[in-house]
Amino acid sequence: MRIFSKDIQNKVGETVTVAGWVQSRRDHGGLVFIDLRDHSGLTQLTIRPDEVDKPTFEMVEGLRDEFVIEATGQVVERDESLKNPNIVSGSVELVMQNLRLLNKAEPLPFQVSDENLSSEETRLKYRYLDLRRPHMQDMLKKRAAYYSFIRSYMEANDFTEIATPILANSSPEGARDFLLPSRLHPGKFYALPQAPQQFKQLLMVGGVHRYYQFATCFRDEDPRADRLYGDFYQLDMEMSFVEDGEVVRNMIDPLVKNLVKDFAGKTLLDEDLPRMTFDDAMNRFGSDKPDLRFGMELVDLSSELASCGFGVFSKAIEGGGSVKAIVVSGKADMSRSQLDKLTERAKQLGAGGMPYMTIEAGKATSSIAKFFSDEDLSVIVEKTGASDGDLLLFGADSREKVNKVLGGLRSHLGDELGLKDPNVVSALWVVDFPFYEWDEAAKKIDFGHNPFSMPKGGLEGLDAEDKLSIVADQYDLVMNGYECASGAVRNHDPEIMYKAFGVLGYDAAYVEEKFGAMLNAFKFGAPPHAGAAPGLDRIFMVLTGVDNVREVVAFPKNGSGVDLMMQSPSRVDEQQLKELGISCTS
RNA sequence: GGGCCCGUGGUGUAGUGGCCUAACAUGCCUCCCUGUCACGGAGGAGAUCGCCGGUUCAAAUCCGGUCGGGCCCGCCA
Repeated sequence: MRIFSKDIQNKVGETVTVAGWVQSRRDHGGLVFIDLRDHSGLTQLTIRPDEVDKPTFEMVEGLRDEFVIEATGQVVERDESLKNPNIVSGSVELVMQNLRLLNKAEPLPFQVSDENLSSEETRLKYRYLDLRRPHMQDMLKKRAAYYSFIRSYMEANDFTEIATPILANSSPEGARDFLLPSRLHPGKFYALPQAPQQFKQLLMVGGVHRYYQFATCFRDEDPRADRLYGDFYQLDMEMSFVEDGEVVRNMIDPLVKNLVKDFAGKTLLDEDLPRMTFDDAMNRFGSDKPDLRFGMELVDLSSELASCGFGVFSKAIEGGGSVKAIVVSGKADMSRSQLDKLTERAKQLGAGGMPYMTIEAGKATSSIAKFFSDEDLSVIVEKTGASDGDLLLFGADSREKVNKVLGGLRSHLGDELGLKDPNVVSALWVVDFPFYEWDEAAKKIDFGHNPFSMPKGGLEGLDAEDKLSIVADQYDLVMNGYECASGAVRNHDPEIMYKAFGVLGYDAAYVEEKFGAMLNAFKFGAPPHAGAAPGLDRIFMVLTGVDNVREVVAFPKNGSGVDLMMQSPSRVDEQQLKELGISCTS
């Protein structure tokens, strides 16, 4: 009878067969032990020369790591002193009688072990070997359980799973598309969907009550540690007859709560998943995805230091900007080189420099202290709440830049100083995103996030004098500083759509050309609807506490968008290109 | 597109002008070993230090370029 390592302890006295890989062979000359690894764990095979025939024993002597074998023998309880609690079948061993060599293996490029990790490059090149590691096996199983957990929840709440096309249309907004040439229509292209956004809205028009899908999304943008290249997964969902984003948030909250607590066994920082406005998030944490597991909030000193003697500060405020500070608790002793590194980081984030002070005997001191009056210095200490031994970092520039710089430093320091408790998950909703934003590069206003959101206040809301003050009914779920979902109450009214684009100077013809299908559909009785798209890879990353998404995906591309194992992308046959009417210039 | 960091036997690291004829761990090969479980013991093979060029009496080490990898900025409806 063929059984698995995890079940073998119940088979004492029986003759069973196990199959798997040789994890290790311990040859004592006369007595040989083999750790056989299957999907469920290890089983120790014991081979005694007097219990097997000679050819079999010789075969055992020839076994090497990762050979694939099938062993038959009797399950024997181990002596108490020989039991090994570290393996799944540690109270027994299989006294081998027969051995079948199912396949040989060349020496591996690295050992299959959770202890000695190779470089990521090597691991990705031989991902199939990396996946043999217990940790990766666990990850794959956990991920399947996570999917099933979510599926049950969605079904229980009356969501219908519907697949949408992978061959879709290029969309003018958003990320760079992956294009696919059409053979039947030379010169035309499909695009892989960045998200099933339009399809799911059309499903609402199609009378679907609630839709969801584990959607593959494709974006041709440069990857990051928390962003996969190419394809990634979203729990794409949409609900009809919903005019208030709070309904969608309330729907997702229990799922997040259960995933964090029951599934991941972690603690939620705030069980109520607080709502924070975009403005609040930016002003207090310098980020639209704040990690609330630690403080270090940005303190605005603009009104206090408007007329201080330090030109860098006073000029920034004079020019309509801000001066803010963060308190790095107990870090007054930070070394010169550490400060230099922080300054480098600040500069990379767009700062001109990084003024700092330290607090000694209740007083703020530093090389720039001489530019401040005693009064200014004590106001700084008072307003920031800094105490002896603390380090103060300043930002002085436009409000946006100061937020970005100090927010970036705050997050970085949170990592460096170990302020992010790995067993706690900070989950919150950031709401009221700006509908329009100033595009500095193009010197014009543009949609803040996407043109499908409903502007708050609807048609009249768009009349606001200051277009940048209009907020969208759009919301992001933030978990441990990662943007983990984005959603919105959608604009289902053609009139508002035309007007929203009109503000940017686009005429009706443009809107019809770009979003014809949606506009048309909306003319035939579109219900109000709202939805969201939680990022499945990223949330799983937070739940399992890793800081690189590639660790939670079976076959990820590397940082250059290359699959090191399959060597994609690759060149194709001339014939294939010819058929598609394509020629390469490089 | 830009910034920073890394590249040394199969794997992971040390070595940052001469003591390097390149060290350590692990893996690999041979032999010994009947209770190990990251078994142990003895011996052995395996690296033109990513590549090209330069500086120097002397380069793994310094400089320039290039290729590959990582992190970040830009970008990411």
